Amino acid sequence: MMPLYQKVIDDLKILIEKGTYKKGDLLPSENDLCKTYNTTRVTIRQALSALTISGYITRRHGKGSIVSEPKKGLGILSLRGVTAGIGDKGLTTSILEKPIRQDWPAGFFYDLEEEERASGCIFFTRLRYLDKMPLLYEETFITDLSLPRFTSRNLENRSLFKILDEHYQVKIKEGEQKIWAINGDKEISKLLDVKTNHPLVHMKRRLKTNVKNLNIYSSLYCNTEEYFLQDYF
Amino acid sequence: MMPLYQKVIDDLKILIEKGTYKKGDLLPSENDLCKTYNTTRVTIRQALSALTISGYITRRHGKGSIVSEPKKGLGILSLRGVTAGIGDKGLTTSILEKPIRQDWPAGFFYDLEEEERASGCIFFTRLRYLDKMPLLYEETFITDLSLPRFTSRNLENRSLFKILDEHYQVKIKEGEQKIWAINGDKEISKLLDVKTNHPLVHMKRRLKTNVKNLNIYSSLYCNTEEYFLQDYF
DNA sequence: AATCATAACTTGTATATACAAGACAATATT
DNA sequence: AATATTGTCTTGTATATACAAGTTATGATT
Repeated sequence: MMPLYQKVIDDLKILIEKGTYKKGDLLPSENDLCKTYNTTRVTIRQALSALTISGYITRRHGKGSIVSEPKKGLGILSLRGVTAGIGDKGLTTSILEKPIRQDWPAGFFYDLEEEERASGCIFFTRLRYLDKMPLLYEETFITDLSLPRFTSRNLENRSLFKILDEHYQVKIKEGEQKIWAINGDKEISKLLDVKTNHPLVHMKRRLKTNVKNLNIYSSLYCNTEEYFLQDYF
Repeated sequence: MMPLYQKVIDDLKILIEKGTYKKGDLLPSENDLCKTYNTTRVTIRQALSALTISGYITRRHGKGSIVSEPKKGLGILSLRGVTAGIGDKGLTTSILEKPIRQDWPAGFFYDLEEEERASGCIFFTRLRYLDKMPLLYEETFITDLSLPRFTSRNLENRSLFKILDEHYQVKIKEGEQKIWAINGDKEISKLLDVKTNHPLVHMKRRLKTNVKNLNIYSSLYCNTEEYFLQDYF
């Protein structure tokens, strides 16, 4: 059974995401939400502070909870258009190498826990386009742990994080990312359709989830000539 | 009068920072902290979740609050050495252009609120070195608001965020950052002592503080050949 | 000696309540 | 008309309590 505060979070997130509450709007007051969910302020406030942390709302003493610009991801850098409001509209994803179960590569770019290493990993690569222009190449490694039928799922044009949440109740909790500017080598440059020595953002990340030892690692390359990477925190 | 939960946060932060509680240690249990501060779990938990958010601890159901690797900044990308544990030891900062009060530049890279624009800004540029090697050039703009004597302060080798906190009680609350990979132009390349067309990470950030309309903007360029930028979230 | 059950600890979720303090509109005063 | 006051709404801080559920060490059972 889902905790009540989690249900409040989920409900309000949906209402914000589908636009029932728009940017700048006030959410119902804490006392109103108490009545709606037949609970007390401590529980409602727990939900509201989670929404504050993840950037859905800001709170003003004496005034209320104000819906802010929807911010996705937890501070994970994500691709954004230079033109504001481009959203995810033109963003498409193609799988280059379909998910397969395999051992972790020798000399993997992050240190692995013993249990994690023993589980092996699921590996796949994706190329993301905006308006038919390849912008981001991503190699992903997920610990092969309690993800039945994952390798046969269709990841094409679908959010990896959403699939993990909806089908496996796996949620991203925290993470770290390292960033470099590099000149693309021949292979990467070809994939992203840029000249060799074109500057690219290179990132390596580890994302931890609510499931013990289930981490998501990725190494990615991004062409930021016309678009950029952005995050909120 | 400071709220009690804030005192608990401050106390625990200090104990973690000065090493009384080291990485991997367990903090005193919630009930122990209740006795220490003569309060209840709701208040203690409010403090502990703040410490969780800012990355000082992680929490394990049934086990306790575990001190984690000290993480600076809120998810703001910061410079890290390739060799783990390099910390801030070799990091020095020199001021290229001392802080001066001025109007906001025309066509500033972020949209400004009316009140903010009216206040003008404090502008300065810094160059940060690691082991005598210039790595990061930063142009900073701070809203010129309730910061008396700021322009005469010595920023050399001192954390801007610490000065703002200690002398003006200004704390970073949230922010956003945009990231590009670029080839450095002549001027920047000279400052960072790299060849023209050397790839650099370029970032533009806006950091919001607990003071209304007091924001910190910066535009920075970083040579990631030997080091990289990293953040936790 | 290895396994199982239990007890005592921990954090997680929740109810019920109280007063402080900021925001704001309606009302009273000047 | 402009200003001050008050009342009511909001969120912020706090106490007191209860039970659920994860973790671990201790002791009983096999």
